[in-house]
Amino acid sequence: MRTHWCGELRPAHAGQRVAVCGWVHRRRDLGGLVFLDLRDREGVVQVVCTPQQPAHAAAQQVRPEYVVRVVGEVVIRPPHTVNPKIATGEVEIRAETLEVLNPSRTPPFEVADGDDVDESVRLRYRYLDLRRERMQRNLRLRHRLAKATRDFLDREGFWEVETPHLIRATPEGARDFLVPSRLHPGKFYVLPQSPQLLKQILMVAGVERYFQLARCFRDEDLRADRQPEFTQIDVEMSFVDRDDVLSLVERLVGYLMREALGVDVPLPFPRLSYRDALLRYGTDKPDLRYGLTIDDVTEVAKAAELRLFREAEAVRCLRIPQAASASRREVEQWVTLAVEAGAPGVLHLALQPDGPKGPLAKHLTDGLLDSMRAATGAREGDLLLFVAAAGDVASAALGKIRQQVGAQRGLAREGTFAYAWVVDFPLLEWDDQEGRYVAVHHPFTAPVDEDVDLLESQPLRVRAKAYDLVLNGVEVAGGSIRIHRRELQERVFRLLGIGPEQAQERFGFLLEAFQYGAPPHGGIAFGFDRLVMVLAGEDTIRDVIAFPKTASAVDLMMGAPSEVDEAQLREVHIAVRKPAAP
RNA sequence: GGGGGCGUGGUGUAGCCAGGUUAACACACCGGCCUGUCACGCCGGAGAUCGCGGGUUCAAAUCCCGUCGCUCCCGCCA
Repeated sequence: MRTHWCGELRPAHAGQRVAVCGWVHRRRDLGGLVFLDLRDREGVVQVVCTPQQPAHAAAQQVRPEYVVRVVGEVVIRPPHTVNPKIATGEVEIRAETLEVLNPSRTPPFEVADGDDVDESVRLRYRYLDLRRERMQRNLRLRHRLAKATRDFLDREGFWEVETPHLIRATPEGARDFLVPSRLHPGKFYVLPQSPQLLKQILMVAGVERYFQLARCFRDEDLRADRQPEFTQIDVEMSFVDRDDVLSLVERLVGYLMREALGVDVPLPFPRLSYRDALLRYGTDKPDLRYGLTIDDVTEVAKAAELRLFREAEAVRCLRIPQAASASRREVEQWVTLAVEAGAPGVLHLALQPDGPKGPLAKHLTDGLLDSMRAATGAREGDLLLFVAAAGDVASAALGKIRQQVGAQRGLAREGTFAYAWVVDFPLLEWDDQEGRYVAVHHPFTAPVDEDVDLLESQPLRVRAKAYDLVLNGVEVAGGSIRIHRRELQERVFRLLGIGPEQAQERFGFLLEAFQYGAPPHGGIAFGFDRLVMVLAGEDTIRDVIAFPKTASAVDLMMGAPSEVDEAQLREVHIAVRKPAAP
């Protein structure tokens, strides 16, 4: 039907008689002469229809998004008519015949231009939205990243193994999507939140190196970076320690960046401890495209003539270079951010040429000022923001400001990619709601060897062999080395308040498997959609998913979820109980 | 579950704060003219019960209440 893609034609094709197919991108009817821009997946090419050819009459009937087939000769454009804006701009097709393969209704929005259209309209007509250049670019990038992932991991000896979508509910974690069983009245499968337990069993099964582009399902509220179903690059390896996994992932990411984007990222990635990340950036997923670090000035601040400082649990300081002259409004807006993040308040100190200014100025002796400068590296012209509070709260609040300043000042430049590892997460945290310790990562994460002795005495100080990969402030991957010995697993379960019977009931199949020779193992899972999102320069994963759901988890094109026939419900033994009308 | 933003011809917006013209503009659409355009141009035309429901008022796109949809955030997401 076609001999060439529209978008591939170049001067080298001149003189060839070609057949191209695609959608009418735009039509310019000059009366005697009709120009069509014809678009396919690979790009746009100009078609000229002159009155001497049959194509001319057909071209007058044609409208945007008509599907057509054009046969004609590729010719070099006269020099003054070259269009440098498109890749095919040096040539055009002199149409002989133009065949309408299918007409189109007038589309609800213009496919040809990239103007913003309300997202609900885009989603309702997703097939039109996906025709647009930006979405085609995103789909192509996503494909390339998936392909490169498979190529790389295959070469590294990984097997892609599929795991079931209909599995057993295992409590803890996100809310499950339920699937009723027709054959077993009253029983349910659930859709996997991730293949976590299955990939660990594959290690017991001697697969040694597993990966999967795995679809995961979580019935939780949505966000710009969260959909109810999403894709992970799921990886698990046997006979490895932490650095083996990190090194593999670094090489994988290096390969992806080169193959899909032509970008060389420096390896290895910087590593931050969880503690340092919280202290220096106020978050466990810092955007390292820019500096702007937070300093702990608790000791220095004790010398201030200010009870607030002397008695504070911690005093933390964010230095914003060359911001001493920031407007009052701007500073106030930063303060608001910090207060919303839990800071009791923010004190600022502007290092003006004629001396320090701000509410702190009068409480500072010269000596104190010098030690503040030393602690923060501050120079004249800088603005220092102080928060006195519990350390985590102070840093988190300043971290919000840091993020805002990074965005406002364009420090987070698009097209730059800063990867970093965050390591040494705590194994456990205290959950007030549940009144017990919960696993920060998951219950099978191994503690750091030298901390194992602290498990019972100081559980909150035990670090985990867990790691997150952060890209431009987005958590794109997370994983851990797993516990593979029964007695250690039992100690961790005990800390989590999971008794032997409970453990048996919830994870019995895994624990049983572990009794038959589980190798040391560990792995990682990428949030593939998030990775593609950041690399595509998009702000939401909806823009890198072909058919995403709205914030209320609705598919506007298909109209899902929907009611189903009574007969279908009966078959799966479901009686619907709707919430009472208000 | 809670908080914020948005909702006006097909699309994107203005008008709303301060109620009162025939609801304006751009693009798209329809018709006409046009042989080198490429966001073609020029001339003409059609197209909106201002998300929905209620209230206040002589009068509501505009004010008030409720509701629905989209969206961002908090909670939630081991």
